[in-house]
Amino acid sequence: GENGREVTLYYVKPGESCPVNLSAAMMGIGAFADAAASGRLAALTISAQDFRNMSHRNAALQDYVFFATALRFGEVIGLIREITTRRVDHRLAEYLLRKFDESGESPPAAEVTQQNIALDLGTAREVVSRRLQELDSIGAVELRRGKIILQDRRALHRVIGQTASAR
Amino acid sequence: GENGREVTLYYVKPGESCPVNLSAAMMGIGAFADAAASGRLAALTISAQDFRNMSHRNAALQDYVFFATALRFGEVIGLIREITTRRVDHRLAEYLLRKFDESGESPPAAEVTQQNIALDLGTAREVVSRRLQELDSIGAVELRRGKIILQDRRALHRVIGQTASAR
DNA sequence: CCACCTAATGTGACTATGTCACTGGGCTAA
DNA sequence: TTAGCCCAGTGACATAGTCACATTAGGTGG
Repeated sequence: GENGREVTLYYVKPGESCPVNLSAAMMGIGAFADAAASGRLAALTISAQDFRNMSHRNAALQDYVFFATALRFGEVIGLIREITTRRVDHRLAEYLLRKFDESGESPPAAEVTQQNIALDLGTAREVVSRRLQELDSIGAVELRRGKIILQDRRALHRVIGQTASAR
Repeated sequence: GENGREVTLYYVKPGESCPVNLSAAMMGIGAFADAAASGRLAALTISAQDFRNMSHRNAALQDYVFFATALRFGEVIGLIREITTRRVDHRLAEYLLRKFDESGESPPAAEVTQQNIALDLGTAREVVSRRLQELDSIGAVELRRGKIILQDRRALHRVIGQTASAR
């Protein structure tokens, strides 16, 4: 968005593809979203026309491209559901649990800035800051600069499970 | 969403297809979203396997399906941008202008309930009610039951053009 | 014609989110 | 060691969403 807001549509892991960019390239138009590499990247380029010819001759490739696109489409629809129907603190707690599971550290930690969390969740940094402080205050996590340390996994699950606000 | 919230992903007009449902059918899984007909519908059914076979043999069909999917994907990504970065009153004004343009009446009117507008915009009915009253109070529209009458197109454009709030 | 029903709309009060304009801390490169 | 960054915290406010209702306007059956 021109105003600086940003939402992470999905992460492309090794071996996966990015249908948004692939399809835009094949249609010869600009992509509907931006992509960025978060690490080193080995790239192989192939012309859109060549790729399209290949897939016209190769049913397996064709299916792969189509299904990959469809699955990502589904993910993005799920993202809309998340953003429009769930509270930020719930999604944040879930997000952190996912990050902690990826971390090999002990205690489990997530190497993320609040800005990045905000982008991934499609919210504002300030909101992340406040919600994290809340999670800190209930002893679920401990905040460091660019890093969050897990203190109590069950507390995070409890947050997610909240029916509604404590009115 | 289980909690009743709902967002309209896109409208399928005559001659168009619904990639979300098509791709889900071809993958043999449930769709990521629900579809509903808003009028009479003539249906032709074809098995997913047959369709896939057809597209393996027909490059044009194949391209059509893929591009249709990619374009809708792009639309939905645009929708996320709308929802997360623009104000409801701006989007509402734009939505109404679109509806008025479709209407053949004079003065231009939109045959919509506030509930339906809310679903299309991905917001809550109460919010639509309040924003509409605002548009009414500035003389942009006149509210009727299940119907909205255009009073001042330029006023709507002015709303859309607002840089930010009047702080 | 009228009482009655129901979908559509209006509202107050409150919670949640987003925005803006700052502050201050910690790192790093010069 | 100091200037210039990211990064994080915060107060004040604007916008959006939720909940629990009240209030219609139209249609329907008698």
